[in-house]
Amino acid sequence: MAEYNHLEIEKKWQKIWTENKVFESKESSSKEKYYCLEMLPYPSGNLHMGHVRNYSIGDVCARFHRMKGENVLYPIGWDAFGLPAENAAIKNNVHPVKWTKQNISRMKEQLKSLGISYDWSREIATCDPEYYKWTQWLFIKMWEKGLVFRKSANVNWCPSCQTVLANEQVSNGVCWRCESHTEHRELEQWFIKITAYADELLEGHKQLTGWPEQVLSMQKNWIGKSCGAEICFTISGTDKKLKIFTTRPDTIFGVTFTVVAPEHEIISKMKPKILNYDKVAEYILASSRKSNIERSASKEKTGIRLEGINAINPATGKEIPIFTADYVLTGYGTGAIMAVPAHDQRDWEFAKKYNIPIVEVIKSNNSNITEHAYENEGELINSGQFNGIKSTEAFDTVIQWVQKQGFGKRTINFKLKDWLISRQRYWGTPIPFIHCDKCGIVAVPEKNLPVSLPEDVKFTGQGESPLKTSKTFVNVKCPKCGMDAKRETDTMDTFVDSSWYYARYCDAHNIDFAFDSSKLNYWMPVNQYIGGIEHACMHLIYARFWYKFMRDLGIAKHDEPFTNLLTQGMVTLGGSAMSKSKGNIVSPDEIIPKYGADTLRLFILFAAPVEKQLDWSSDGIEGCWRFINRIWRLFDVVSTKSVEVACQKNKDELLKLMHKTIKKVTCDVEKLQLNTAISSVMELVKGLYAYKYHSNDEGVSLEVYKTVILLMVPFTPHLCEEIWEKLGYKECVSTYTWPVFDENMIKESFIELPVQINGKLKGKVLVPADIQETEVKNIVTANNKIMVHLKGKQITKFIYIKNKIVTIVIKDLHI
RNA sequence: GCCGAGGUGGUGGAAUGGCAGACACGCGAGACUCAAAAUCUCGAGUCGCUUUGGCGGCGUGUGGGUUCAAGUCCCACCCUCGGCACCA
Repeated sequence: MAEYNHLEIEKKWQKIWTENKVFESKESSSKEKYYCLEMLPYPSGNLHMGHVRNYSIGDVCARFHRMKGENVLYPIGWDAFGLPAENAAIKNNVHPVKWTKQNISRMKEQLKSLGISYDWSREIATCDPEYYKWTQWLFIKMWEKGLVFRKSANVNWCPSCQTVLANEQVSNGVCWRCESHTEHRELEQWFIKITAYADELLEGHKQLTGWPEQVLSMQKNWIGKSCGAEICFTISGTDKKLKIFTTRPDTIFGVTFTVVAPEHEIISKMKPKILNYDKVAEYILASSRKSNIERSASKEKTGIRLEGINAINPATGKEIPIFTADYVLTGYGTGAIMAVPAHDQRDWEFAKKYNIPIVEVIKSNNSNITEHAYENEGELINSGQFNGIKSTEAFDTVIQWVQKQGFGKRTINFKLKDWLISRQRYWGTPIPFIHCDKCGIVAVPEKNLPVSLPEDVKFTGQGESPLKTSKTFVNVKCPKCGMDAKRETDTMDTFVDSSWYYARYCDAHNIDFAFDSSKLNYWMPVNQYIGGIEHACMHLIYARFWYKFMRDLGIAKHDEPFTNLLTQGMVTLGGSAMSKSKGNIVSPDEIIPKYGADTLRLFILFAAPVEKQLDWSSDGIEGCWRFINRIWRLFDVVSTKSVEVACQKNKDELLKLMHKTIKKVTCDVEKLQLNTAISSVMELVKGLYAYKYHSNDEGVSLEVYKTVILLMVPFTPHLCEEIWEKLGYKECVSTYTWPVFDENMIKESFIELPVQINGKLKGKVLVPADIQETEVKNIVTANNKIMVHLKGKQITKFIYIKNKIVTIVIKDLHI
């Protein structure tokens, strides 16, 4: 056979797959459905190795399940809205539509050259009006259900550009365009009340048995449910109250100060009484320039006392100081805390720094509160009528007392915040609402959807939202009263678009509705979802929330959208994630011309377990190239029997190895442990080379060879198709049946048992499988190599782990 | 700072508490060749000893612990990465 020409072969089969619509899926099938999905890509303009890894994993999964006889849905699309397109428009004066479409067609070409088995007929882009029409429709439904609201929120503001900046457009407190210092500013924003589903998002984890534990744990902490109490502290000499949230009401007698966030309203309300207001204002300005991460990440907690005002501890009646400090965040709880330095390490450090008294209220046995806080449980002391109660019980007792006294109540608090979805930008789904002076905020009627993005927009990076510059867009008639009105000019966060795209694939080109529910309910939930670990919290919570909303709307029937989740590890270069914005991209185009897509796919899956971080290096790609060529050359060996060499492996051994390999690869691929699946096929190929031609072969080598090809289809589909054709098959191997193994062929009749003496390996014995312990003992103690070590010693223990290992513990006889 | 991962030969990695280093890369040796490439075969954690058959010590980020047995379980620590709500 001619040399392996990947350029020709890969093109040939990509064409055949497309022309014969091999991977297009239909709902009507007697087979069981299987929905395999990768997180949809952002069209940055170039595929990088992170993409290649993601889609190689997904393709193995899709192809494997197809060969297992399932009706597989495996679609792809584009998360096409977003900031980079608009940045490109500002920098290079290219329209976001043009920029995005170019990127999509470029990346689509790259994807096709990888030979991923997508159903391209279902391709979508979230920036297409046919798609975002339904994003808008769903958003209006949320509004109608009371899940959308407006309130003012903090944004990054560049005073020189007079514009809102994304976090990414601010580095070190400086604007990306003009390098002036940015500020925080309050603006009216659109929110989705995701907190209404907080409990269900947490409870839903019980159904997610196919998700990695680490993701559930991250989400749990993100949702951050905590039970506690809201307690009111009166400001001394006034009737004003300071409401705090605490998870430790049992420590209330130990509260020696309170801390409010710099944004807390109490500061402006009490301004006339605050003696050092100038200094406080300075502190507030400084913290407004920091991001939330900067605020909480600094080791040294900073703060400033609001001099002139005090709060009263409602339990002790004592006056205590009020501080403002930026480690207290305005978005969590009530934006104010009661500080118990004796029993909270952060409060303890703060108290030490500012010389605040530390009052111990929970007795600790071995802990000294002059050294650090005691955060564990114990018996209450210095706590009036509660002395002697265990702190765990006191939690409830104190809340009941507080509630009776009328200065507080039991509450549940979530870290999860409502979802701020509005952006003052052009390249996003327009928020389909109209502002009417008379009627207020009015939803755009369904018949007028989509609200399309206008073309007459200037991209300067300065001033208000770009949509405001379009005359045709802004001015409308109110759908209710017909008077002149203004369109909403904010667009949506792109996480909204990607919260329901998996549902659109089920019926991708429906023009009458977002999707036909019967089709959705046929395909959903997604059997296997695959994407980067960096999406563990935000996207994966938003999408779960959105699906539950669609269920409650009656258009979907399951509770959770993704049954099994695989979070692949990042592909890094020099230690940090590959991304266009960081400029550390390695493109598949650097590899494919030389080695082909099959080699690249095989290599990236073989290089590391899929869920682990992989620092890119092309060292080792030669090995995969060689392996593919070894398989290619085997064709001559098994089909012509032209090579005759000494046989190092007998027929039975080879067949046993084949069945073992089928079992191993099947199990591994099911669990997506792809690197070890590949290495076991490598061993089978090695076995086949060691066997080669045998005079009594009876077609054994051909049978094993076909198995190798079938096992490799998900990894190197082009190669396998070509060989399969040469073997005389008319049908694509992509739709052939996955091989099965025979358990009887795998059974071992003899087992080599390692023998350890005092924990050290001293020898091995060959014994029949499933042999009894007494027999093992006879064999082992009669073994020459072992006997040497037992001479003059006493056996204190003899441990036999069936079919696994023998351990002998000995000591000297005379001691 | 908080939450979640990870750390094993020169390199990527393998190993339901049971033989550490499978499978590869790179390296070395041999075969083939006029020669090279390709290919095929073999070798190797490391240090020491060796009568050249082997034998022994040390080895999974660091320090402790549990166990007949620890890369794996427990405790403390160090380093790297991901996320932290307007990058996607």
